[in-house]
Amino acid sequence: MEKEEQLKLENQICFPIYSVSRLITRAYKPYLEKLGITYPQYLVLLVLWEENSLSVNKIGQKLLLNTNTLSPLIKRMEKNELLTRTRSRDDERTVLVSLTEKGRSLQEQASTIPQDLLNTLLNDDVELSDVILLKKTLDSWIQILSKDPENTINN
Amino acid sequence: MEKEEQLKLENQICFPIYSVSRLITRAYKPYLEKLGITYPQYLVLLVLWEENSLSVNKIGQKLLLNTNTLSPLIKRMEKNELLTRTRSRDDERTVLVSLTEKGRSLQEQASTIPQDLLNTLLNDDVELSDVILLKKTLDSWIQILSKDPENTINN
DNA sequence: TATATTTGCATCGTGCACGATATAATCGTG
DNA sequence: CACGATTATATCGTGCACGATGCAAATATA
Repeated sequence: MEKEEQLKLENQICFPIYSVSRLITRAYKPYLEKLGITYPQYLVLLVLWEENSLSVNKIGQKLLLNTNTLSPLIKRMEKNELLTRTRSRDDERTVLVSLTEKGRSLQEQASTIPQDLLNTLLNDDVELSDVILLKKTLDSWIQILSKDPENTINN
Repeated sequence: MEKEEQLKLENQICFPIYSVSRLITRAYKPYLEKLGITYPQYLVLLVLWEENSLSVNKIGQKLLLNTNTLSPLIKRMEKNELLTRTRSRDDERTVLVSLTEKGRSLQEQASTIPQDLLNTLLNDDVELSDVILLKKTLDSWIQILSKDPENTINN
């Protein structure tokens, strides 16, 4: 492909990823609004539903987000009584984030969202096997891109 | 799959898309910093390199972005002398966005970026055919998600 | 055991995204 | 032609992302 051809929007691979990411966040919105949360807040809940209590750092490692993004986000969630923040006794630097009863209770209400979204994304052109392959490619890219020394999350 | 299983982070399809989108923007950063632009600004330039002069509306249609995002973004680019904004004579509501010489000159410098990025993304696990398939899936999702009446860009 | 380094978190500034709203120009319809 | 609806753009407020920086606690090292 000519260099100039590669600069055409339709030939970009990164642009569709960027667009789909935004469109998916938008598709989640009506579901998450009922729970009073945003998409990044939903991701934090996904992690906490699995572990119940984690440091800010650990959450960041799992979501590939730095504390400068997570700190304010988690404080907003604390204000909405979805979780609590407590300094660890073992290590006073560490803030332990724990689910409140309210935060835990959202799991039940959220349980059907992934399948609903998946159903939206499956159609005549895209079947489940395509999605599985796509996830495999993306997971590989996460490995590559999050390991790049230029692009490492500092944790 | 159990409902609860579907709420595990590792089983999410949307999370890797969200993460890869951010990681790719980050991977672009060192290249784009040399040109003094951000990734969304790069996208606007991609469109203008193809057409040279377009309304804010048309740019938004191509990038799936609304004017509430584009207006300030384009103004920042105007301030950096990458483009000019002029009211259309035919329709005073329309703002025509046109490349400056400086904006046009960046095309040459940017011409190798897509290939550089692609090379980063290809490895033993991911070959070009996977990328082509991935793009096909994403393009189909863009169709679905941007047509959803709940999620339509208002243009 | 002092002191240098690292680690965990927070704050600040900038730039997106985007819903809600505003405003002016244009269009459609009676 | 009047006037209500639509269209193009802009503004505002909120919430991410993220680089840069700060600070205190913990750790490593001389």
